[in-house]
Amino acid sequence: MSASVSANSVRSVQEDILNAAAQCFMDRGYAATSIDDVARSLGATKGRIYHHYRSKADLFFDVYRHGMQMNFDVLSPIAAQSLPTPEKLQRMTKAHCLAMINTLPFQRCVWEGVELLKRGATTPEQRDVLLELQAMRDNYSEIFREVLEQAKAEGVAHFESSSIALQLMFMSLNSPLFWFQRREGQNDTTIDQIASQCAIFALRGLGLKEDLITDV
Amino acid sequence: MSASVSANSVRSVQEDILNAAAQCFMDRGYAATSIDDVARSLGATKGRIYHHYRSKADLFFDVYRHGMQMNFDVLSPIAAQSLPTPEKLQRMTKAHCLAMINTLPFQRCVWEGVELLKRGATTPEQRDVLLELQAMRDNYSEIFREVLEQAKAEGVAHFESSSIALQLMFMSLNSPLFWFQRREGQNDTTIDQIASQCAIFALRGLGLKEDLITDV
DNA sequence: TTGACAACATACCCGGTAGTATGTTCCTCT
DNA sequence: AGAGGAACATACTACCGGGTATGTTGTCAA
Repeated sequence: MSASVSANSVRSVQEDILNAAAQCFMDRGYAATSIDDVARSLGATKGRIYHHYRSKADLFFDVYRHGMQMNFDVLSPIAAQSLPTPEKLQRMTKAHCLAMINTLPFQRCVWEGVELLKRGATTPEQRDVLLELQAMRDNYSEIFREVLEQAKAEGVAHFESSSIALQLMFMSLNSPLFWFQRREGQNDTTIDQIASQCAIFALRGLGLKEDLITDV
Repeated sequence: MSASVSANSVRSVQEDILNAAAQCFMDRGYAATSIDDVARSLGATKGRIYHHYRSKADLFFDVYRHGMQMNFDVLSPIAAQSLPTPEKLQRMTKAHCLAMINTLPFQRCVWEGVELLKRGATTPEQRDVLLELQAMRDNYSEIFREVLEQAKAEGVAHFESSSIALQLMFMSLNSPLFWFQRREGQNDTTIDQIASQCAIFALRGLGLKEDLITDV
């Protein structure tokens, strides 16, 4: 039992740090967040964090990885289903958008991680990790791209460039990252409706006919 | 003549600093950009910048203001025209998207300025300036909101929440800020086509009928 | 019991950066 | 011509934040 308790507490501590870090990185951005900030929000000191992570970048990257993993956990089951393309696309967009809202701090870190790689102000070591994470994100994006192109091939979606369409779709679905904020009396239904509006906007934008957009 | 030359060179110097600053802030983000970075990209030193701006925040805010001013300069003439709502909306969306691409570094600073205010990690003095700039941006947004609601009233657009629709529209039109990059052999026509795809996506997302979307 | 180690806290170092104080050059105005 | 100021560059200070080195406490295993 003691081993189990130990393992549990270890996992719990790690997740506490991850959650606090995600929140801090979201609140102030990567560069403006200090390890002391994260530690303070945990009621702890630097020592706690540097005992579990080798550097600030390492911590940030783990938040990134965690965020992407949660996305895969949500999307993979849906992508594996055998469904008509329009309905599959609907479910995927809605689920992705919901995931953005439900794990918002982590997804903001994913976003900033992508920006960090583009800026390129990293050590070669860090860059390797970021490239690996980027590949993880590309794989995720690829799931959508395949369905998108199938929809286009079936004539249910209409767009010129697949790449741009994909970007626009993700921007719409990710948009709550930048304007959503929890309010009083906001239950799951409210959030569900917000995600629906984003998904509908994206599906319309992709050229899906109105009668194909149902029960989103 | 000498006075005129002096005035010109002053204006030119100010704009040189603004351009360099916008580029640096875009490349590394506000927090990670040092005044030395901006100065170095000008082939100068700190002294040059602190002679014209009182602080790093002041410089950043001026880039923000400059970016918004350029947006107004582009949009105001179109908004003043008397046109059928769908066509007005088309021209506005397209023009806004083009402005995003053409003044990209400045618009990225506007974006980060908005984030900076939301984070709230500023001195009261800085916060006042940011609030004023935010008001400027809200006014700009209001121009779109009015046309959007008119389009809804006329039955040519369909969405639930105006606020969310507005956010989604802007996210689509602003999206090139995050994925556009200049390439070889990319002329104005190419950029125009990119802006068109974004505008069409947004207009479709807003529920405009396909036959109302023409020549974007 | 004790030794070893995990899980931290504390104290410290050092590089980078915002901001300032001062020096220098040229230009303009009288 | 020379006084004054604009437009910088240079040199410096103070502080903050990442990272490390070391101290402390509890726990478990032999």
